Amino acid sequence: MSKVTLKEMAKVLNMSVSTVSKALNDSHEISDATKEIVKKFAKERNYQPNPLAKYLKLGRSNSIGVILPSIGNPFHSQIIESLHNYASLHNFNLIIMQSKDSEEIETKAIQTLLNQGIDGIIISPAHETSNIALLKKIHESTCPVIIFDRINYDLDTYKIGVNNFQSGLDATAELIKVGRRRIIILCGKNIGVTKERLAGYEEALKKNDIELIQEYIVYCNYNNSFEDFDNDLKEKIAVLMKDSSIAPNAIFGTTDTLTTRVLGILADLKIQVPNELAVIGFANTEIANSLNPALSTIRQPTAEIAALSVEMLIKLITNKKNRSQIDFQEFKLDSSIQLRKSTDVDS
Amino acid sequence: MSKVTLKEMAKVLNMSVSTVSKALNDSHEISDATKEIVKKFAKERNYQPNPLAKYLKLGRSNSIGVILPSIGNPFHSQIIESLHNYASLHNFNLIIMQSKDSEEIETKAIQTLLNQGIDGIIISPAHETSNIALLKKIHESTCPVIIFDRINYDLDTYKIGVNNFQSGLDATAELIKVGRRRIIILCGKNIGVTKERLAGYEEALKKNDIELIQEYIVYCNYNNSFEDFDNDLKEKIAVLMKDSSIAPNAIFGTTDTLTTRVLGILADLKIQVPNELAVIGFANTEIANSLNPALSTIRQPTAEIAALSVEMLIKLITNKKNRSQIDFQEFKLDSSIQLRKSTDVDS
DNA sequence: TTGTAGGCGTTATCAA
DNA sequence: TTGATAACGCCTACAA
Repeated sequence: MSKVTLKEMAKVLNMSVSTVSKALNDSHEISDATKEIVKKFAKERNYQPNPLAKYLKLGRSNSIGVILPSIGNPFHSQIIESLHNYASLHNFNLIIMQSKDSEEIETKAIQTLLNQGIDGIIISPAHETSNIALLKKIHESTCPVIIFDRINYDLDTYKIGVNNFQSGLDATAELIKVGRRRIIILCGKNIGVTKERLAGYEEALKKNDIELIQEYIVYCNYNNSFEDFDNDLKEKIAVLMKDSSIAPNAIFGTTDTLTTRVLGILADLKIQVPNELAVIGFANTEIANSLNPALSTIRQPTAEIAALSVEMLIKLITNKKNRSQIDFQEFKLDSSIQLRKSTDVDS
Repeated sequence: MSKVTLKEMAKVLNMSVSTVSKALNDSHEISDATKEIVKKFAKERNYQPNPLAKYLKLGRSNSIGVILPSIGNPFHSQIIESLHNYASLHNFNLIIMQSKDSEEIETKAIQTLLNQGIDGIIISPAHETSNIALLKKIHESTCPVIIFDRINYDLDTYKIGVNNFQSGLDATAELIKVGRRRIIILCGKNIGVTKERLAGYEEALKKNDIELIQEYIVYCNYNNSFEDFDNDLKEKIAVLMKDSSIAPNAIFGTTDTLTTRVLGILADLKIQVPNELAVIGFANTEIANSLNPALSTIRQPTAEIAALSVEMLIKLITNKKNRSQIDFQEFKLDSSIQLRKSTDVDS
């Protein structure tokens, strides 16, 4: 906390508080001579304006609340860093919260943010309908809310994510291209975006005259514990692999979590990647490259998503126009496919 | 930002502001009847006290500044999550900054935090001497500072990390135990903790009558770009591997960054892990398990480090005693070794 | 039990 | 060009 205040400086300098304040803020009302004296003195005393007082006066906290499923997930760190960078650029700071894919925890996170007096919220919702009424209310009356990443969410605001249908199609098409036609797709329960990715998957199959096999669509429950999640997934894969009539030869993981987890599981099951099972997944991190075999991924434009999210939110924060009048857009950015060893099949 | 204020509610309820305030704060001076009316009304209007005003009044912001080398590094996400959890527990919120291993960026980060009016700082310094004068000044006059993770840093305050000497010794001893005696150690330039880990490495060699080979001590410069860093490291390893008289058969990475990066490089060089080179590294994340081969690691007790850091800092924040009087301790927690495939050598 | 008044550190308005 | 004064929303003696 800063110690020296305007008042104290004013006293020592024999000026009024307002003069000192204006001098420091480079007001045109103040003479250059005075400005110089004040600024020099302020530097000497290492004056730091009290941001709380400032923001109280200005009616804003200059902080943005961010809610995403998990902070600890290594794959989220890049989006956090990007959001952080863009927020800093605009002199906003970030208060990050996590929902752990649970609506209740998400509710609390939202409450905490409101209690902190944030100026706006950027959220990747726990699931398609989580806290929708609450967020609607907040967006209408309290502060703007923006949806990112998990953009299948029924709130009338800016939404920033990728074209999930196309991404799913691309990933599947790539697997087909390297000769794999029996493709498992891993989906998250209640995660809207995986639905669209699944639709892309189905479209790719259709285009290539591949029959859709229901058993290949594997749903995973994010609310399970690590252990349950892994065991559940492991068993599902093991069962499929055992039945040679339908044994798959590729896996498409529709989220980063799903994809990394499945890699560990395949290693445990002693299944060779990519020879037995080619793998492609969603991931935003350089770590995909350090995996062995390096993981082929659908890469989301993290920086652009973060930049747009912050930009649109700040636009809404600074915009005094009634938010119900705004024509909100949905930004579906292009993802790119990054081929590495995990799909590098001997042809 | 919250909308309805005490004043407004007082007006509607025909009470004074202070009555309303006291009622909401459960003051004994207020009758139960009044309290009920006020609370009900506050809930109805969804009253949220303005935290800025509150904190201004109380002279504290209830927020903690955290500075670490990189937010985007997947390996830091767990420590961030842990810090976040413990801070939330105490009703503090976190403002996270990164230094990118650069003293200049660190300086800016510190300034930003001070401008935000944080109540204290938890920092893993960019390097052994970075911003030491500045932090000393802050710690003495402005707000308490605590060092974590990179605890080789000359500031008289609480420091929380692991026993790096022992950790280095353990990791090296494990490699020796599985029969590897020609062990490369990867160190960070100017990173104090890697020095101690190196000392542990040397001790382990000595105990096992293994000669120290200077070429095996490889320093990496964190300030390099990703690409330079990788190319540099790649070349150093390639050179060592080529000369069969000194070709190593194991690698010990003394930081998480170094370790993951080297995995990608080894894959590129088509060096088999663990058969040609066994690998052990520092890492705090479950992702080590998803690597193939799964990575053996020295695991730091992230949660404890975070808990202690937050606890000690809050102790200093709430403690009005002069900080120069305090007998600061250094907490060197035990790390644990987690063996996985990357050291599972055929014996 | 309730209300009045002052102040936390700023900024902004208006007067000098 | 400067200074006095009133906010911002909250808390808290102290007075009623």
